[in-house]
Amino acid sequence: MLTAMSAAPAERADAARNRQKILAAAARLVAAGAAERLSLDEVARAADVGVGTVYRRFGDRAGLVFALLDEQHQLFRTRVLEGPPPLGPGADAGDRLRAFLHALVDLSVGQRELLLLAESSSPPARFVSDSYAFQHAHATRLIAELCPDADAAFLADALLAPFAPSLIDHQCRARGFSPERIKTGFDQLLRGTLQPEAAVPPVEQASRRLPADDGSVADDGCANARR
Amino acid sequence: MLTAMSAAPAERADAARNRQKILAAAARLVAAGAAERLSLDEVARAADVGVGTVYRRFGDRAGLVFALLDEQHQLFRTRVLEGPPPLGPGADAGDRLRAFLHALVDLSVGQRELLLLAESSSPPARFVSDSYAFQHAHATRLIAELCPDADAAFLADALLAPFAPSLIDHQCRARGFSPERIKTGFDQLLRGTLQPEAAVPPVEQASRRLPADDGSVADDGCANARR
DNA sequence: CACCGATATGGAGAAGTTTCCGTTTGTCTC
DNA sequence: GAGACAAACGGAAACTTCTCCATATCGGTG
Repeated sequence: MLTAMSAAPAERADAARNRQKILAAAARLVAAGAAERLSLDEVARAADVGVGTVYRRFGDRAGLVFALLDEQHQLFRTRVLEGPPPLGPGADAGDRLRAFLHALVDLSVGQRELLLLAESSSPPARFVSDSYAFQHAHATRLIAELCPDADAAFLADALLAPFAPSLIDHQCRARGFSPERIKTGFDQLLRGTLQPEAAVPPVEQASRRLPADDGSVADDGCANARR
Repeated sequence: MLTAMSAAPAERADAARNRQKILAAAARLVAAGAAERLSLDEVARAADVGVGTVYRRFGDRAGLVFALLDEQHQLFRTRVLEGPPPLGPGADAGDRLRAFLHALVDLSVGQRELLLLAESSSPPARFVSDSYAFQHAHATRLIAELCPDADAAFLADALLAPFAPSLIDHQCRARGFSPERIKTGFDQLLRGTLQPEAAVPPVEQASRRLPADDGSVADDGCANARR
């Protein structure tokens, strides 16, 4: 934040000022409901700078949106690294992993709008972002601690994959899943995967039966033609 | 294929002809390496039709790319529904699910180019596609059979989520995972999740230790600033 | 086979994204 | 403070995606 990283050439004063103006304008537009269909042209106009400046600062649409999401990620990162257990240090790896996924569900559902925007701007950007690198490293470490024999790096990807913004959105909208149902689902995924033999303490509302599956596609046998 | 669906007003001859011309031109361009950065304008020119025609036929970029993928999807569907076990009917649910995921790994890696294109055209399109509906229905059924108490619909989404084209691509490129490693990873995911108590027959090359993790990100404790 | 309504066509154009580059402005030195 | 230079600026231009609609075509019908 305040400590300029060593090799970084340091940002010029006017540049920093413009970065703030642009972020503020973008945040304003998003808050104003223009979330989807947020044009960089419009952002530039609202921030009263040229389009070129926006691109110089943020590279592309995805870059701007990620910058918008950054503050939340910093907070999350801090909660994970220094906050109270079970999300923060202190709890055992299993509890931490579970808390981590639950927190991620809340974050993903809460920031849905912006996350969808980021994803639509550039789907692969997620996987090369700082934020994903952090989540993957954290999950990998916890998984490795829980089961040293597993391919922790792969399992971390697999556990984070369901947080794809468009999947979360699809589950919330089309399938009608509640955040609680998603959390319970992750618990089921975790229970078996990461506890080779040990019996896991019953999940809080584990007795919950799956409600209306949304009564859709159950074909399989039907040979309907395309389109 | 040859049976015209009931309510469909039937496609006019010239329209059908143009559909083929467009698909052929698009396939040609993709094969020619212009996969990423495939412009519909260019496709229209190559197919010698107006842009408007491309849009009339396929709706948008995503529609065209999905149409290109459709043939492979039909073949896959047939293999699953009528092919030989363990992918096709006949094997027990656990074996079928495992074979299903393995086959999907091959499919996803094989069609990487086009799948990435489809995803970048419209990330949410995957989840409303026929192909995803089929995969989800099939996985849900198998999971429900294996563990009637689980939230099969959620677990199916969770198991399919790691097939996001950009994740597969990231794993292959940046992490250096081989398709075999991914398959083994899915086996680990399955083993615990879906077999509450039963011991699962050892996976073929289960003794394999995870090779070079690509030796990257292991920060976690580092508080590096953004960008 | 001439007619006609339903469809399809193609290209101009609206809207957005991204690149480029001549000009302006900080910032560091002397 | 004047000069030098890298960095930043802004907006025009090159491209894409997608929409619209006046015009051309198809394929039954009488």
